Amino acid sequence: MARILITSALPYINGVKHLGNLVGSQLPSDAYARVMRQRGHEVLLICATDEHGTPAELAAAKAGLPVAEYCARMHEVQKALADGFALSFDHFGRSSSARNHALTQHMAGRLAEAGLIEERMERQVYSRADGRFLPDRYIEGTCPNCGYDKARGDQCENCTKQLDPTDLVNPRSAISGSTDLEVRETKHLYLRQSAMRERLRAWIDSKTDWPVLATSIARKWLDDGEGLQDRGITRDLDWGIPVRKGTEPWPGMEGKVFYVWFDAPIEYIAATAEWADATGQDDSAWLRWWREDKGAHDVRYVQFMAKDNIPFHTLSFPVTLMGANFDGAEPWKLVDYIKGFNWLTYQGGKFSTSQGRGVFMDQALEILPADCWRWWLLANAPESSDSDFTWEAFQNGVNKDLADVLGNFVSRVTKFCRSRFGEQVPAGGAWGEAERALVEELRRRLAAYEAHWDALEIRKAAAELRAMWVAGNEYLQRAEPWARFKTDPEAAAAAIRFALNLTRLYAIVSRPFIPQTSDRIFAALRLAPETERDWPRDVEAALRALPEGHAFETPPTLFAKITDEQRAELEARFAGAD
RNA sequence: GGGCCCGUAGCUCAACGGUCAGAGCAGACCGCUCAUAACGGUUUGGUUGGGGGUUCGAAUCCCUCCGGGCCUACCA
Repeated sequence: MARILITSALPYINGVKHLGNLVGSQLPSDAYARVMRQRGHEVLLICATDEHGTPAELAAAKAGLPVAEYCARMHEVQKALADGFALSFDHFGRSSSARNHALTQHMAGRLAEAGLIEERMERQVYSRADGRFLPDRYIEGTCPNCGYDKARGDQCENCTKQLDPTDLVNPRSAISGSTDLEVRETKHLYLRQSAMRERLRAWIDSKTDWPVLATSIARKWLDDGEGLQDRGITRDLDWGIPVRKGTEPWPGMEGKVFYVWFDAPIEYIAATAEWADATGQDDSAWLRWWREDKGAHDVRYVQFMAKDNIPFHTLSFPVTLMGANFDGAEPWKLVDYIKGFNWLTYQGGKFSTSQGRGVFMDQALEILPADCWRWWLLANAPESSDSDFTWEAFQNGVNKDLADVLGNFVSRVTKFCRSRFGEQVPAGGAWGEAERALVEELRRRLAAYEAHWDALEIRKAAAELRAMWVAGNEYLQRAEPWARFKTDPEAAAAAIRFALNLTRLYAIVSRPFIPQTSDRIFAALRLAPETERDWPRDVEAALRALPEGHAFETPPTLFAKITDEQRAELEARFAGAD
């Protein structure tokens, strides 16, 4: 038994996430956690909402709510959606929690002690009308290069030229449109990542099993231009974690908060502490996951994230943790494996929150049960490159894999049994060649399925699972219980008993992908998921698990098919504003 | 501009120096009738984006061209 710590990238607080966000971290982290739990490992799956930063403040203002209230509400919304998708987080925390305040301040204090924090005076644009400093991209103006009048302060979207806000002609606030801007001096803390460059490089070089996506992005940042740059870790905002040096004030930094990207990864740890608090455990419960000197030496830590998050998880966060252990007193657990995802696109283009293009988590659950989405998204996860969601592909995948292959298998077996033997596992007969052959095949496939999960090859795992479902249909065709029933009812009974056991096996091995359907199959078989879901160590024994005479209930249709009319309707409804 | 990734059957992808380049979907044909007209079998289909090179041998390595995507660090 291993101990596996799993974190999903934190969804940002400013709205409901779309399917691309879901498949990029939360959903695969859940499926992986489920597999590993079922296989008997000790797993802790942590996620949280990422609540700080300018966009949260602006979204709150737009909603007409105080930002704390807005975040509290949106947290509940996102939590409910996570539950709706059956995401099995051990804890879904909040980066604004008291635990994260304390821990983030603690880390900053340690980094200061380590000499890894530098104070720098810098000049930033302040908007008097908005009463706030503006991040570069919240300043708009005319591009000095191409004349585009909606160029942003960081880059012109029209000519792609990189800009400095002061380059813009007629700059204005992107928030209010106000031109009452001025450049003010302000002091900020910088994390001296550059000082850790070679240590980071050695660490990255040691990760030979990571996806190229992760290592190549990290190396690019290490070597780009003059090498890894120091990073500002504070901001002039109201909403956030106040800058403190541990528990002490930080002279000269009054009224400032830590940068959201500094405190967000620390929330992985703080959320684990929140979990301990919520479950009535003391500090040792979370420290044994995160501190190598307090029990985490044998933990394997796996992070899930989309590719845009990779620099922060391969560079900034490790610098924080390594730096906080400058004197060897706080050996924090570093990530062992990063599972990075590309983007999911929508009908060939980008998902767009602003244009309402694509499907969002709340809408998805209104349309179809979570398992349909879970299956399709995971089976088509953007692992090696971006992948595209189309309604046609979705309809095809759900109908073929779930309705026809798996759903119909359960249906044909239970209904045949009901009509010929009644709703209990039939007795009599014995296994023959067909049964033994399938046991062999499933042994092989189950081993491959496990190996794909170990390697975090999710699409391959899905394909292998599907092949196990197909094997059940092949078996029935070969065993022909409907024909045998007329000549040798005992043989038909043995075949159907075997097939009912297959159904149970499917409920177990399919559970990481389709947990709600797994529950429904267990319920139909009158079995408790809690006692049955353990991974089959012996396929043959697993296929003899249901005793003769065990009563079941023929389940209603597991998956309704998506009709062409439905698909057309959905396609039109989600086409977006453009 | 720089960097990274990718381009394999109609579609989605797998093979990552070595048996006739594989699988699912879609298509065609056959079979079955227990089942959500579902299932099973057989099968059509590729000069692996173009060109050049290395090698006994390349989808796989190198160069080049074409096409697509992503990143480029005070949005998160």
